[in-house]
Amino acid sequence: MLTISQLASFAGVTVRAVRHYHAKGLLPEPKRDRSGYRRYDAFAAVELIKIRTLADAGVPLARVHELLAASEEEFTAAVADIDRRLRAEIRERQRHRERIARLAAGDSLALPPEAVAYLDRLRKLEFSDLMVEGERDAWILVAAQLPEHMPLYMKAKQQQLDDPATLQLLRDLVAAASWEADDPRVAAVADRLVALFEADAEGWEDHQAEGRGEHQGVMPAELAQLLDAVFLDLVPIARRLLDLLEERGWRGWTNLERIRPT
Amino acid sequence: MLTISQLASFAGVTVRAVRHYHAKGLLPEPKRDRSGYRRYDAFAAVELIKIRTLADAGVPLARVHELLAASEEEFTAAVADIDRRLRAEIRERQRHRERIARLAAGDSLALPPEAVAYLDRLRKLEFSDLMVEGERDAWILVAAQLPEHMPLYMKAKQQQLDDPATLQLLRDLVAAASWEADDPRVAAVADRLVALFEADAEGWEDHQAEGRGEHQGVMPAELAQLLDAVFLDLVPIARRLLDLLEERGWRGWTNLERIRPT
DNA sequence: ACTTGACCTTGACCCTGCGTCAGGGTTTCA
DNA sequence: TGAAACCCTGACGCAGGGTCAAGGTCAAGT
Repeated sequence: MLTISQLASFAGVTVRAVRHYHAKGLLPEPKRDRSGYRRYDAFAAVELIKIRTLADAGVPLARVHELLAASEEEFTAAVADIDRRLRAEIRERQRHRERIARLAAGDSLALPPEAVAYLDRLRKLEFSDLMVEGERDAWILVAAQLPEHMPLYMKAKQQQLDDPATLQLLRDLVAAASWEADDPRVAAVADRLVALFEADAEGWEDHQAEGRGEHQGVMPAELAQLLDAVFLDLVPIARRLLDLLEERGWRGWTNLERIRPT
Repeated sequence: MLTISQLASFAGVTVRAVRHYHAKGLLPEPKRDRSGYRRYDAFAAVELIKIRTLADAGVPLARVHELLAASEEEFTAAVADIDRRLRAEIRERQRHRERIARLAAGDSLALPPEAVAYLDRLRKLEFSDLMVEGERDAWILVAAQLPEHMPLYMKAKQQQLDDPATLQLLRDLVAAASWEADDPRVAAVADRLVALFEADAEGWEDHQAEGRGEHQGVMPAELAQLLDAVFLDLVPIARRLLDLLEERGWRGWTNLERIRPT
């Protein structure tokens, strides 16, 4: 007859764990000797090993309890389930390995050089510090989520700055960012924006079509939503501007989309 | 500026988790708006993603706290460490998959047919139910731990029964199992055992030598110790018998070994 | 016979990483 | 003018035990 510590060390668990399994009803309380010590037989050892085998595989103790009393079929079904979970966890850890590797590379923490170049150019063009900081915050978010898409985005932004009309509109937008929410000039800004969108529309749609297989230029909805929220919070006229754009057939901001062909 | 739920959903965590990170000092408390609501900027989102990336990789939050404030080298060293742990966990799950697969096969729960045959033969040879049950318990333990070695063990046990001298000694041992601890006849039994060991020694040692690469016939120390403990607990003369055997140059019982060449 | 050290007993609190109320106040949309 | 959907703090709950505390017991050596 075994004492609790002999039993425990045989199964490679602590004495505390064995008592825990008693308290949980997983392992039946064995008989006691005259001094009240628990005395175990070989079956207890076998049961304990079953418990540990299941628990080590990540099965919650409550589930282990059920399984020990389950029928053959239930048991094999459950085991198949556990095996699926283990495989999923293995894949999960493999993904985590990749994620922390990227984190360690440090690229996602700071901004990539293209973004730094873009922000520098904004400063040279004498945009306000406030605007540049807003842009920086936004691109930090994007870079943290989609580091691999940054070169593409930055190329697009640089092209915007290359075009004098777009650049002027951008300057006007920055000025408009400090207007009150109900400023009457917003409508005019909306009109100019729509005109620019319409002009760009063809080339833009071609671009969308090209990047079919993998969302080349388009941003995941979550991220776009977040950037929109930042825009809405920082710029008083943002809400009304988006509403006016929607009246004119365009929805969204970060992920702009046409909702009515004109 | 983001509300707590916007921030949380961006990073794919719950609002409660974000507050938890504040309470733990992982994420600095942001400023509040006039109604006391937390308002976050883009950096908070980046920090939160870093926290989740580490936490998802299984880093305890206390450790995450340190790492966020760590130097470049410390951080990369820690990441290497985490990566090692992840690889180890992947290997662990792979082992667990094998273990539960064996459990599901059911072979390790009951006794394999060889063992059943062996126990049946013991009963036919009119060994007492008590002795047969003791044997059964012991072999259940072995089968649970080393199912693949069972055929070998059972073959050895059957060979013992084939030899009339060994069989007779076994019968005498069973009778001796009910003696008092201080029975004077124990010494004679020890002598007979040693004589048998010496006779078998050559062939036995050859056998040991054969199974060099993988412990063919020899049992892991843990298991042997457990079986010895069962023997010592069940049989009053066991302690003294082992002492006498040791005087005569043999130590142990389940894993018998010569400690003095005669 | 006595001590020492290793075991055994129950009971109770501690830990992580949040989930989940409870019991409020605020903002937003219709 | 609600009702729904947010937000706040504070507190308790969960698994799966670890870790005292405050004893009782057993085996060994002296």
